[in-house]
Amino acid sequence: MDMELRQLRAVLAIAEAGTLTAAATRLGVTQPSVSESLRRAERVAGGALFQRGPAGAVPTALGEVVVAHAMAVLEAMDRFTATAERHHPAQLPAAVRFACSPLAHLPEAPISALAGETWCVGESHDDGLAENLAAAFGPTTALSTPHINRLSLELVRAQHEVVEQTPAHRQWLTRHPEWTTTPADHS
Amino acid sequence: MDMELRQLRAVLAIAEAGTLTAAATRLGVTQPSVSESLRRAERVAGGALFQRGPAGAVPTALGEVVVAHAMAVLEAMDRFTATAERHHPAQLPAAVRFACSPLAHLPEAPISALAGETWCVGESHDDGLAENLAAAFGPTTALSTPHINRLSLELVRAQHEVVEQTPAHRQWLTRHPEWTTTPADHS
DNA sequence: CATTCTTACGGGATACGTAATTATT
DNA sequence: AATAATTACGTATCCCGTAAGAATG
Repeated sequence: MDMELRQLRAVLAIAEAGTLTAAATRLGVTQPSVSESLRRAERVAGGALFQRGPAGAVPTALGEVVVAHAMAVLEAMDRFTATAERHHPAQLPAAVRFACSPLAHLPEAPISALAGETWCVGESHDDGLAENLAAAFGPTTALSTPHINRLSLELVRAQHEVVEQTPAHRQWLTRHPEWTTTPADHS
Repeated sequence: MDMELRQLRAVLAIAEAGTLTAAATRLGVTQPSVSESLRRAERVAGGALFQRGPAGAVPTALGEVVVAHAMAVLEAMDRFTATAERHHPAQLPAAVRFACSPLAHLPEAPISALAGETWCVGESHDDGLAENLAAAFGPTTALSTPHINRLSLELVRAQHEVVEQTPAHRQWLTRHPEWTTTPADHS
């Protein structure tokens, strides 16, 4: 038996979310499901990946190794998915792969410049200038950047998985053909 | 639904083996199982990956894309597995990760030099010099090199999967703690 | 008629949700 | 009490083997 992608995604989500419950929300599944995925991952790895407790889940040394490589594997999968999708443009709505805050201040230029292969996370300031904070190959890495939680408004690719993976503290405003999220306490 | 590792492995094996039957032997499963894996992969990819017929399976344009990225993803998985195994050295038998032809001519130096992270495929000539033909991160890439079929004798890592994946035209001579294979017509 | 692929069917494992239980603060 | 994780259980899906059928040359 070897490690499956679902288990790698679970381990990565737990490491980034800090608790199994938060990871479950991020993955769009229930918490016992994440618990089972983690248990299988630990059986494959041959040891504990997280120290669990009421305070949350802290990765072990072996867990850190798994997390680092899980990121590499899932990035390769993101590259794969992004490339494969180019062969079916008709099935996907045209959308801008950009995240900004706030949306109203987003200049025109960065959108066209960033629309393409790369998933970008950026931020536009009140002076009108946009700053590219991170580049990613797909939702795995794009949603993993530390900056993502600081954004108050997002404009993301029209992918079903992304919608399902919305963090709990964000909510959807519109659904089609582009979605936007905002913190729950956003005015 | 998204692509699973098992499907990527099936697509890669089919592309390299040329037929579903040969890929099944390589993967250590039955041919209908490979057929089903390919069908699921095609459903995920959204189109045919191979043109199938009594002559074999020829990859389509979309198939070539999938094959290329499957290799990248599986290499990342190989790197992951190789690193994770270093945390459990006691569970694995000590063995040399090297393939050579013929084994009797293998000098001492290359073995120690090659024993480590990398899976190497090499060949030693009658003059006693060993040539490193390819380097790989794990069994996926090591067994995928074109040179592997030219070798008459192999000394591989003591991993169960490798034993199960032995091509049909090779056979095992010994099993523990190191295995060797030879062409069926080898004297 | 031989090789290749597909379809059909049954057993076993996995994934997921709901619900109940345990443990720590 | 409240939060976090595990355990228990039922259902749907997937994986794989065996067996039989269809197609090409």
